[in-house]
Amino acid sequence: MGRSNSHAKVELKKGPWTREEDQKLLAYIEEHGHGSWRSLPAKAGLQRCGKSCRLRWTNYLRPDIKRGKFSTQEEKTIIRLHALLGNRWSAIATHLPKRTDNEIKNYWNTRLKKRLTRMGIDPTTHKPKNNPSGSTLSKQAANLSHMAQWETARLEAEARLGRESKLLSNLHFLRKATVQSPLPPPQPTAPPCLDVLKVWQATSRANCFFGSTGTLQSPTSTLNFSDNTPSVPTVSSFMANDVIALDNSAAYGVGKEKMYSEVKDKMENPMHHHDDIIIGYSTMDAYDYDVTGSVDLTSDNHNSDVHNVDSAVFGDFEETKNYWNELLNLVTSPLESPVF
DNA sequence: AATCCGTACAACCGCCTGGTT
DNA sequence: TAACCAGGCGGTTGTACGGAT
Repeated sequence: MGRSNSHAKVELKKGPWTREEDQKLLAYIEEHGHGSWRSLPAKAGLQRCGKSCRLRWTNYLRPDIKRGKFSTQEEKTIIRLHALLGNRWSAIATHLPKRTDNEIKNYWNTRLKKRLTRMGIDPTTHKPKNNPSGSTLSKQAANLSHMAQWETARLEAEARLGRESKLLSNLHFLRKATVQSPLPPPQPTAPPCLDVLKVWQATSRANCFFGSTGTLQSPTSTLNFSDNTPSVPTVSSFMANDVIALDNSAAYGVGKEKMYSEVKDKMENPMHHHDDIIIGYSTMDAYDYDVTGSVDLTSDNHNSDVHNVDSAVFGDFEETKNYWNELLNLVTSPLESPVF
């Protein structure tokens, strides 16, 4: 009676995986590779959907997964990258070897986010909450925002350039394979151009960064050089990989001269600096160090927390520059997977 | 001992993207 | 060009667990 159940849907199992299921999945993938995830469950004898198998493998069973407590360095990396990339967990995960995006996401949502919130920092914007307008921290938070915008744009531009470069290479290869190509051969593949100024110029997002008045523009805001700022060369005089973001409000006295002299040196000897990034003081470490406990903010001689933060975080230009270089190296390392 | 509550994390769901037909 | 599919991604939920009451 009734129709045949030959086409009836097999009830797929949900919920936690059992040890037996794990073993079946592991054994199958070790022997055959995963192949098509959709067809895998039937072949492996699992009553799960392919998607569930894929998630179980990528987030739990894969042999190259590191589990357990996140190190301080990993925490710092997550916070820094989150400030730049937002909730792009897969992109963040490419810079944390052996950690999965799911694990990082969970760690952020259950720990780091709360820690930042407790400290009065908005985990979404990475800016201090309820800070009096016009305060030093507020200015520096704004500065961080500029940095983040630039860096995000840079990463996007890198990805775009990478894709275009690949397309060009493929096109050249195809042409060469069929007819004699009139196209010039592709340039030797250099690391993706980091000159966000040039890249941004080439996009529809912004027409220019440096106008004739020395105004520096980002997609959402404008930075102005102070009157006593050294004259700024045109974009074309920068070497690739150079991003120079000088902000009047960012140069808070200490190290200002040093910063400008370094910029000057950078202009005059661009070949010596092709991997550098020079920026103003950023706010990022203000909570970064505190969150990770690398700096005891209370041990300073200053009276207020704000001063402690200022001093501990923004007092040394070299440190700040190194921080950004470190971060740049992190996100641009050719040995790592691309962010996008 | 029972219950409540917060935390951590595995897993699911819905949407998006890129490739193929 | 549209439809379909596989895989990837991020948001959210479900559940186990431990500590507090």
